[in-house]
Amino acid sequence: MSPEIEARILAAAARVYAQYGFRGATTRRIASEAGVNEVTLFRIFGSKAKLLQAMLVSQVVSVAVPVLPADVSDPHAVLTRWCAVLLHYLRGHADLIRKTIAEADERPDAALAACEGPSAAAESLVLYVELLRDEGLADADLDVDTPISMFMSAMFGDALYRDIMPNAFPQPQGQAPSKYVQTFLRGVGLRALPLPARSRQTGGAGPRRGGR
Amino acid sequence: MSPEIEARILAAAARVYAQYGFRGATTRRIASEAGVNEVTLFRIFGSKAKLLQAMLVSQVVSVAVPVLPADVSDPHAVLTRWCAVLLHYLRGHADLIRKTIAEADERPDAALAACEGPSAAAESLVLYVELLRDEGLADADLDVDTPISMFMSAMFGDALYRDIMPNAFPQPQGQAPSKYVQTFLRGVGLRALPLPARSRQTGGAGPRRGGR
DNA sequence: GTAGCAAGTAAGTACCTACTTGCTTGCAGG
DNA sequence: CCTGCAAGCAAGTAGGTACTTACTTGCTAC
Repeated sequence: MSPEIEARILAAAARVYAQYGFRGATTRRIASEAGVNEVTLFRIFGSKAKLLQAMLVSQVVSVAVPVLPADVSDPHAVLTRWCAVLLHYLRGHADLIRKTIAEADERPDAALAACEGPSAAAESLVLYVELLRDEGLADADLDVDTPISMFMSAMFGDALYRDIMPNAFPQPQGQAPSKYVQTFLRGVGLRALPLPARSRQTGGAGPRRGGR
Repeated sequence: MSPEIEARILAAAARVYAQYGFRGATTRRIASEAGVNEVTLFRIFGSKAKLLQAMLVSQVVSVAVPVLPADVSDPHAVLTRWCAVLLHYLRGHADLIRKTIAEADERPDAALAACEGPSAAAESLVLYVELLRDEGLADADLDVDTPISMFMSAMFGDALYRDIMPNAFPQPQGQAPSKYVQTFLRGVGLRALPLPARSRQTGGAGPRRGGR
């Protein structure tokens, strides 16, 4: 019965920490949120710091980082799907990420752990864009770092700040991935496939017809 | 002699708050940082909450938002300068912004006040890009919102996360504004000036020679 | 049935928190 | 000189914090 109660405590700790941060996540609040006696926290985890650290790793391991394929057909659709998954993940952990990043100077290891998933996602994107470039679909002298850096910042910004600064994100949430990808692909200078093997001539990197 | 000591307290409160956040910014720490007796805080400001609110407005009014001109010559240079000023401001207040945004759900008015400057900057950028578009320098059917939203997110991301996630920002800090603007202008589809009145043919929106 | 163990309960420790009160010091203006 | 006032100082209040100790309950396995 221990693992069940342990999971309940970790879940409660995640909720309380996401709302109040490290200092505000008191053992009293976590125990009450978990419907558990406060002493139990200390018996299982030893201290508040160890409990919250365990909570963080339990949240991080539950990540499924989206990975981009190694072929270059229909980059807009592929990237839009990838972007939507990433945004969904970031939004689901927005409060936790906000608090952890704000307290990064006091708990740097926690911040590093929390950024692990997005870092892996960015690496996947780097590989994909380099593939596009090497296939001749983007500028040969392209600096891939800057557009990707900006794109990832856009992901973080949308996920973390949309609810706080709504006027800074006028695109509806559902359309955001497609629009971000569209702008991103213009930024890397996406061209149509050079070999007319299956050139459906979709109009290069221009706006797609769908998605109203 | 009161205003001098008041300013000293506000400055100390800003430093302590930026490092520890609202909960961690104890009156004891602020008083010690200001070299002032703790009772003085309460005599001048009444309560910790009022003191920190006064601190926030004192920080916000010290903002000089960069404004973009209403002419379209040399957009890359103009935007790079504007971007550098904005980034400099955001970096100078990075800790304060991080904490305030992380605690936005507990103190929403504070978060709104802190985002006031960047919002004004974004509005200025919207006007500028619409001007570019109306002058025929960018796509006529351009959706200005998405590139600007991404660009502002890139500013926030660089200013707030560069020191925490250094590998996500491989560009050196000095080159960042120019590179961000370059990618942004590609994203809005910048063209060279249509009338060859003073076409020094600098290569359109290409990279500038200066800036090490 | 009973031994063992996980969890609850109650109480307490030592310290920090915002904030108050009463008194003292030092300085500027009349 | 002395009056008023801003600030310091010392102490205290009421409550919160992490964490501990000692004891009780309830369930499970032998």
